[in-house]
Amino acid sequence: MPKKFYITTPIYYPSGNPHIGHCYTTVACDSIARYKRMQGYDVMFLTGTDEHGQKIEEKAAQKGVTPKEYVDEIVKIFKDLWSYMNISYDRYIRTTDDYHVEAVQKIFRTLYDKGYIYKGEYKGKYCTPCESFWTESQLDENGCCPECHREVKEAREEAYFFKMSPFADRIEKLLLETDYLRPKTRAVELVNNFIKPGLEDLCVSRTSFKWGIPVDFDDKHVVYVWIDALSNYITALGYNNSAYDDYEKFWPADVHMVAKDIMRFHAIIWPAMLMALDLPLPKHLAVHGWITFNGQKMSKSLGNVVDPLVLGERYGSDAIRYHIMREMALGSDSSFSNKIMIDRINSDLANDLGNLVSRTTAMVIKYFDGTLTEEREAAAVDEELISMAEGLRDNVDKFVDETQLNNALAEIFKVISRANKYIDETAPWILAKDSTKKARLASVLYNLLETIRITTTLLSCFMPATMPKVWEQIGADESVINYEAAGKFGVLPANVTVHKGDVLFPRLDIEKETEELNNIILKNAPASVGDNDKANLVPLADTIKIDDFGKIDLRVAEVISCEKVPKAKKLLCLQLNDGFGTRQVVSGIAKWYSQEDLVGKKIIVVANLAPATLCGVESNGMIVAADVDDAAKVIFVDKDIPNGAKLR
RNA sequence: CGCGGAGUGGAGCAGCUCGGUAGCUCGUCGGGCUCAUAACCCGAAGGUCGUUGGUUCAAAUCCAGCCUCCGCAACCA
Repeated sequence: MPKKFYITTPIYYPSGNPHIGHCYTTVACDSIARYKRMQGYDVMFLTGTDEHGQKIEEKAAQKGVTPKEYVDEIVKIFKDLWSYMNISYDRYIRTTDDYHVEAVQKIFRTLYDKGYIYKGEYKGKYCTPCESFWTESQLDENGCCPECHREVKEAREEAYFFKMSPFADRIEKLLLETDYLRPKTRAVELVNNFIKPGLEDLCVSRTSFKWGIPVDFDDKHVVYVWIDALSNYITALGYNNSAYDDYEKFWPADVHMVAKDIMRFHAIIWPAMLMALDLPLPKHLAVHGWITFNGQKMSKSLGNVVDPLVLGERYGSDAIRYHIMREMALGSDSSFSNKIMIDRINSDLANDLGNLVSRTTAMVIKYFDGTLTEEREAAAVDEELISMAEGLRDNVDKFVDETQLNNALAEIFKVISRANKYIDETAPWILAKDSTKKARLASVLYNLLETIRITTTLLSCFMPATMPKVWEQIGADESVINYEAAGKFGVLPANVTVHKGDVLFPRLDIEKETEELNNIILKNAPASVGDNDKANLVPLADTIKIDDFGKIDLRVAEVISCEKVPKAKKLLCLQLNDGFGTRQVVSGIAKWYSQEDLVGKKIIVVANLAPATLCGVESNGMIVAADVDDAAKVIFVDKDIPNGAKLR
């Protein structure tokens, strides 16, 4: 029986269109899945969408469609993208699928019956008009409802909770003493932040929205995200349902791959759930970073938008796949910019690989009319190339098993570089001038073809669209393209025939491309305004009446002094002269402003805001600032305006 | 003193576990080659390895302090 391999992406939340970040995880999983299939494993590669929850419910309502209609539309876009990117998933789970719904209900009930789920109270802030609960951190800057900006009140909601504490010790061991978490460097952080202070029980149901899986024994409640979404990894195999019958075969998963933002749920909550259900734990959780631009988070206004489809159409899906994989290092963020991507495509794909194929086939055609003669003559210089090519497969195996795809690709390209060097060392164009060197020339070209065959066989898992074109060009038919043959040198027939083909990866003009990409971004930006998912602008708040505005008393004030709040990173404590006297305001702008920037300047303060205590310091009012890419820009006013002047 | 990570030629990174001539990719400069997608190959310049001190015959590497940056948590009223 073949060995099995089960790999998953997270199920994505379809509240908007997929972006390059989704591609990142999915392409990585796809490459590993393809590699394992090539190795002969029986592979299950799962991806899908997490389709319930309040946000989906709201988005659908905004559009005037049912939640299901709303997600159907976006799921189609996801699937189209995966198809375009050649994602070879074996199964696509939607949490709205009947079998998943049924299985989740059973799981919920089982946990309840076992005593791991109990009914309790969820405390939070409640907005009556919106009928919504919010946590402290979700509230807007005035401590009001983030939706309607009206006041919220302390309220309690009946909810079910999942007991986490019984599993704390086992989870700590899992993180610290096994190689479950990759990279393991984050284990300490998780343990210190979440386990040592005591694992809090988890709220696993809600009554505040309807778009979810009903708790079957208490239908006021719907199952909240954790149990619904995380369970997908087993329900998709047929756990607790009859839609599939692969649970025994594939569970536990070999790799769950996730981005670092959801690491916590997969590192702590998911193992706890499995422990409660008495199920085996997955073998590895591979956590990767985010794609950043020049070290900054992606942002439309920085002109660094990455729409995978736009890029793919321009450069081909394989180029995008390659770039993503090559830059991706477990654990750390990877930088992405148009320049880095184009450089990478040019130097690795066009110059090294594409050009190697091109020059090799050109020589076979030029010197042998396309078909090599069978006489051979080996030389010492061949040995290094051959041994590198022969050993490549095992090196790549190792890196794929460790989910270090960037290193796997680096290994392959070392051999490709070596082949380019080999051409210079052997100088086939000189051999060609001497008819007595025909056998030697054939050996050189054959060695090159073999190196190309081996490297591109391994590369085909990462770049499935282009490699078959290479095989066509070097005359490799299906019988020599497989894992077995990738570990051996000398597999192509001695009288192999090559074919001139199209350029595999055209070389790009970096300045032209950068400029055109920027134009595309500019063109797309205005069109996307109005579409909440695409626009960078925060949507306008609901209309208010003039007297609503009148309730807010904005005053001009001068900064007298200012100092950092001890123990706080972001907070500055300002003393203001607001015309009436001195007023102390605490503001979260320490990251962007220092004392020199502020003292003596005039600013606007929300003067009638209820006092609050932050980090032990009382704050009376709020400094008016603009949100710019997560940073706050304080609004300064003209020095001539007297302190205490009221704004209208 | 909340928890953790990182500071290495112009850029991006490896090396640090187990001290011993500082390495890779891109870029720059010079040379070579002409089979090839103005690609390829070779060579050079460029670093007091954040900083201060300690251990040692010897420190990028081990130890201590300090500075800066980044995550997470708390606190952008």
